[in-house]
Amino acid sequence: MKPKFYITTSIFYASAKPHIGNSYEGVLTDAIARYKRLTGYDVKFHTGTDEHGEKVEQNAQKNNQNPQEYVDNISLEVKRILDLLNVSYDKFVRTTNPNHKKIVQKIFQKLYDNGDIYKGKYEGLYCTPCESFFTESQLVDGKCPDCGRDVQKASEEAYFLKLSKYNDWLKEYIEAHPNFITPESRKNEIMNNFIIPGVEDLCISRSTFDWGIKVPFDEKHVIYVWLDALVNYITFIGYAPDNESEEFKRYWPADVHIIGKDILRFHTIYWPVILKALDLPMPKQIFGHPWVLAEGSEKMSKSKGNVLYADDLVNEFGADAVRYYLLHEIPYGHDGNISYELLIERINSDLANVMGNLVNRTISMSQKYFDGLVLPPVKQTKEDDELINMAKNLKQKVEVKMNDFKIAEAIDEVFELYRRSNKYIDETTPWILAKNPEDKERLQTVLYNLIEAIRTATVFLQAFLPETADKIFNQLNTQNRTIDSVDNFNGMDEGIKLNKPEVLFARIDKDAKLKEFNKKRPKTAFF
RNA sequence: CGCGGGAUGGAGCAGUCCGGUAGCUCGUUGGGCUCAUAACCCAAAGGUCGUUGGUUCAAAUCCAGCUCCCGCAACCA
Repeated sequence: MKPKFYITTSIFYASAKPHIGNSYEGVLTDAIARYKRLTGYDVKFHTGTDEHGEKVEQNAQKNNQNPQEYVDNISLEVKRILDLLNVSYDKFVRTTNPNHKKIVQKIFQKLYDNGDIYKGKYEGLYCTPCESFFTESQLVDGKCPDCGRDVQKASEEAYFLKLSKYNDWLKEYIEAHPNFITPESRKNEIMNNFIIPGVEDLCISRSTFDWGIKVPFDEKHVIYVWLDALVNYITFIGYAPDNESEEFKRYWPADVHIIGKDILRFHTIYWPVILKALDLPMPKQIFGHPWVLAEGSEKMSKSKGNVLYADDLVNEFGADAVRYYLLHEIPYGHDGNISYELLIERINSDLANVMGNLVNRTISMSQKYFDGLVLPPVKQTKEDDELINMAKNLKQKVEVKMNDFKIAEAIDEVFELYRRSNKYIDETTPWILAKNPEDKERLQTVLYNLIEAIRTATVFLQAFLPETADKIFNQLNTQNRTIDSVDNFNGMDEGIKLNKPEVLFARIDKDAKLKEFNKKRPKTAFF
């Protein structure tokens, strides 16, 4: 039986259409999921939408919709965008799912019965017109940040999760499992800011709005969105406090939760405590990825007019171009930028010039010299060693990078082989070999090596650029696409006839394209 | 003295833990090649590694101070 690998994105908060930065998480997770499938795992990949909460309720109202209609739309939109990016999730979960709601209530009940949830009083600064509580630090000049009016001390009944009870346990757990939170800088942040100072009990109910799951025995209260959202990781694989399904037993604990660095706190403090209180094992790893920023390293925001959406980019450049950019250009440990200009530069240099052109010129030569027929490598020389060794070592190199979630570096390894192949063409000068009939055997060997090198790299490319990998394999006319086919540098079957070369990525005229965009897009305000 | 991250040739990044001629991709310039998507291959120019001081034979890398930028600062996700 294959080993299992359960991987999740955080679920998208359904308050607005996700921008490219939000979509990044889907692509990142997808690359890992596809890689794991490629390397023989039984992968379960979940994503979805988090659909309750005050902000959803408010935005629905602004749109003159009821909250359910509103989240139905957003949820479809999220799904559409992920599909457009070829994100290969196995299940798309929604927290308004009736079964999920039922289980959340049962979980709440169980935690209450066990004494991990208790009823207490929430005290804070309250703005009556806005019907909102604020913390000291949220206030602007001591006034309500929304309307600027005075706030009063107020308190209300609320339910609390006993985080404090588990603080020491959590601290020890994180220290004993150094890879639980990655990257390490994120772990330090959480430890120093929250866990070492000690966490206070968390208020996990709200009574100032309705759109949420009701506390089962106290209908005035709605369950805090995060308690609702986090448990999606177990409810949608068949967990219930009174009944753990076979699916749950097989797939839990999750192998990794891929989340944005901004919600680390929820996943590394609240979530472990909830699981501990439910007496369930911890997820193996939590990876807090960086953000995708707009031009000039600015946070994307509607008010700045610098928001990019994945669907627009995909329509313009194709899914794999966008995937390539996100996976390769966003650094592992800190935030990265995206802009039309940078995107076009990467498409031209890496996808069109290095990879696309390599495939094109290689297949063209094969067509020209051998009518596209793949012939055996009968005359190897020392000149071939470096290329062949690089191809044989690729599997190992990619694996090391992928296990550390260094996706960009894994892609680099793949492209190194494409680059080396281009150099190999110059070194072996097939067009000169072709002029001399005596060099025919050498020529067919050189072409075999090239085709097999391309095929080898493309096996791994499947994890990152699935559409492109398919196109290359189709042009090579091969079905040998598995991880095992790359071990001996002999995966291109002899006698196969290559198909006609087709351009994978056309070069883009950057200046013309940018002008076109500037015309289309309304000028951002002058400030 | 709240916490964390960042500051490296025109652009984007790696290197910093374990000090020892500053690396990669793009861009620029020159050359080569012509199988190919004016692509590919080779070479060169360009950085006193934010700043000040210290340790050392030697510092981007260690230590101390400073400046600027970003995120977080608990009940908004």
